[in-house]
Amino acid sequence: MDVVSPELNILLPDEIMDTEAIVMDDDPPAESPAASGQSQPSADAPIPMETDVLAVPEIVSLCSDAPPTQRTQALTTSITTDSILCSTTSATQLLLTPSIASSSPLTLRPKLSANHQIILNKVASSPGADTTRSPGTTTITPGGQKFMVTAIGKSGQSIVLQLPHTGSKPGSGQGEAKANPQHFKVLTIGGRTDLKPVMVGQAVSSASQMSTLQAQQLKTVQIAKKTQVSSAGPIKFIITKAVNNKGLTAQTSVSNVITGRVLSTSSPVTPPRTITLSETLSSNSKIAISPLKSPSKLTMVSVASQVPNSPQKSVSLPLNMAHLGQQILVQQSTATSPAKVVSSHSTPMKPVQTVTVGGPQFKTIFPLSTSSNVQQIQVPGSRFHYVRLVTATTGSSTGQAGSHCTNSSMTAKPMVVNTAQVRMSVPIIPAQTMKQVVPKPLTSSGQVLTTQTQQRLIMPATPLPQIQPNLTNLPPGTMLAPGSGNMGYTVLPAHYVTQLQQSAYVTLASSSGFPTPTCIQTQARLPLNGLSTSDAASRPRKPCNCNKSQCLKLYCDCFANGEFCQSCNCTNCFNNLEHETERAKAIKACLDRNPEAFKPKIGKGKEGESDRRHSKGCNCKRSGCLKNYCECYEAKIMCSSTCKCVGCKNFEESPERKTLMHLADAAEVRVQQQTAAKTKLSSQISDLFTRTTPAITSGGGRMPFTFVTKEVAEATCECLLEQAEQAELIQQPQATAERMILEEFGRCLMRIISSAGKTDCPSINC
DNA sequence: GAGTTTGAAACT
DNA sequence: CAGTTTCAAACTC
Repeated sequence: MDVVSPELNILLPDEIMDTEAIVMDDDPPAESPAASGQSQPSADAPIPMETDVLAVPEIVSLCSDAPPTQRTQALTTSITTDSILCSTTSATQLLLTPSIASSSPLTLRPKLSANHQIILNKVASSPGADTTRSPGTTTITPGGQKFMVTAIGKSGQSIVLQLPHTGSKPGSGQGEAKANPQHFKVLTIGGRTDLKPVMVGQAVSSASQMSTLQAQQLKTVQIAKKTQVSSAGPIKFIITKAVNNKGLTAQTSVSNVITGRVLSTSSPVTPPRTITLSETLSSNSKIAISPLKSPSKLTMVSVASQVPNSPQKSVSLPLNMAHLGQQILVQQSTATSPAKVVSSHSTPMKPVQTVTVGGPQFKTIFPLSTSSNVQQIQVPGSRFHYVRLVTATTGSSTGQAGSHCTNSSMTAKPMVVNTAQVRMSVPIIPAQTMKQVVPKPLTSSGQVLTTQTQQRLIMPATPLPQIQPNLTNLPPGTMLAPGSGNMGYTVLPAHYVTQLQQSAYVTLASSSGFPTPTCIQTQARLPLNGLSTSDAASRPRKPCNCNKSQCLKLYCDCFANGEFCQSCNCTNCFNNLEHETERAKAIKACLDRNPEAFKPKIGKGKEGESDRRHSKGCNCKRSGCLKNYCECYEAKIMCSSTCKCVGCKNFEESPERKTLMHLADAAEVRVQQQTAAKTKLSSQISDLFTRTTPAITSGGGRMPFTFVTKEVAEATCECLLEQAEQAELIQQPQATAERMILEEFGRCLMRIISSAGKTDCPSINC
């Protein structure tokens, strides 16, 4: 089954495809016999990759079982996240629950519930107590010699997690924990010779090139920017795990490694049942792969939806990896391409589509279907917000009621949708905070599972066969792999979600039987043009005023930022869903002109975030680069050597710049002060009107209403009436009576005033 | 708010 | 790639 054509993968945007963090090993790729018995050494062999080895408890690193020389070629990764989610459009989910105790031998027990939920559970059984496994059960035995986790490849071929009997081998991959003698190495043995090495980890190798593969022939997708993976290369899935070893038995499970959150979608109606992973798997998977630089990596594997007659089922194992919550997501969706299968070692392996995601950023391409659910995806480092469109199925809908948003932008929690329709877990992690947040390991109780309602939007996902966009810089809204069948990949900016939720699409989607989300995911936004996420989030999008560009040129900021025009002042706008075709064409045109068109201009410098710089540099002539005409200045960065500006004053020591900065700071302080004052005043006014009981103001005096209470007013009136009665009794003329009353009123006022400074309620005595 | 300036994007 | 034109934002008044 095809997921993403090699061309598409090559063209994936840097945000998705960035592999800079990947350390490439110059050593020629050597195939580990254990890794793939059918290995076919070639120039396209798996490329060595480095991944971060995290000193996190229960770290599972994937490394090749190959000899040291070969391991260097293997991608090793540390999996620290605690959630593994496999979701399929056909309500099939694969869940990996993190083991509670890493020390206990565990068995990965794939379970398939009635709603096709597959769960890999750690079984706290004694060593060797894997006899309870059902066929196809993936188990890490104490001996841990081999453990089939995921089968990638054609039938008869599988990916095997192989557990060494004893400690780690010297010279093992980087990801392998050195201190831990009992590293078990997991090897994926790709059945197909043309399979590309599957790397799961932070660093995704980019050396592989996939251009030679046809879209239909693609079995394994490795996302590497502008790299090709030879089709002949055997799949090598190497997992090195630092295990809390007790004894020689490999007592770690994949779940242990995962520190992310577990998405559980088990239907209450039908308890999950253990099944063989190789069992019915549908064909046609599409994979979105995004190797990412950042520690958090999101690997998403799209698996074809379950087809009744399809002999194959694909199962993807989403894994939160690395301390930043890497995830591998697998989504099963209907497709016609060859199925990709995750199967146990005991079962024949179907061609497997694998997605490797590694890197600092989340990149996700989601398959689309006619009806889709939409989820926002945070892509740290990218200014685009991606939206995941998930095929909504009519399967069990349990657990959708009472959906709520549990996502926190600061918790790096994967967004979990506990619905049969949606089976994807997307960690929404602020780019700036991901590194600081370590997902808490889940307990076996599945505490993490939350029923979160995803956004349900029906997005036009019509394929664009005539358009072959350069996906290197995938712009928002670009259709990826217009799929065979009704599938397509669309990467949408998160703005879509917000925008669409306010549109008729939302209404339609809401009426389609999906529960309406109670809230919108509040997630930190990605850095926009180098600005902090908070800044970008807090800043309302500026409406454009385009007139002639139809908002389909980069003149339009909305378009350039991958947003739909909304509440703009533009005329003849085509930057909307109604003109999706035109928009797609425009995107393609832009990419043709400049593959970097949709990439953030302000990128991260080599030395860190503080070294942001304009990718192209400005070309200012008259502004001195001290006005917002200058993109560098606008982005609050200094001009660099890449700039071609004339008379630039936007450099570190520039007195003009310093002056401007000081002025800007002073202005900002003033604004803040004014804002604070206004806020305080507003608060006081609001409090004044909302207060139900008298209260002492903070200004030192008492507000009138605080002491002119009802009782005081009544007492005053009684005094005045009494005075009037007295005047009447003594038969005073009316004028005198009125005077007496007024005098009494004056006395009452004096008493009230005198009582104002007292805390207790004033008393009025006539 | 209209007009001007500016520089990126688009075009040739 | 360079020069020119187009465009919309930034800026000024």
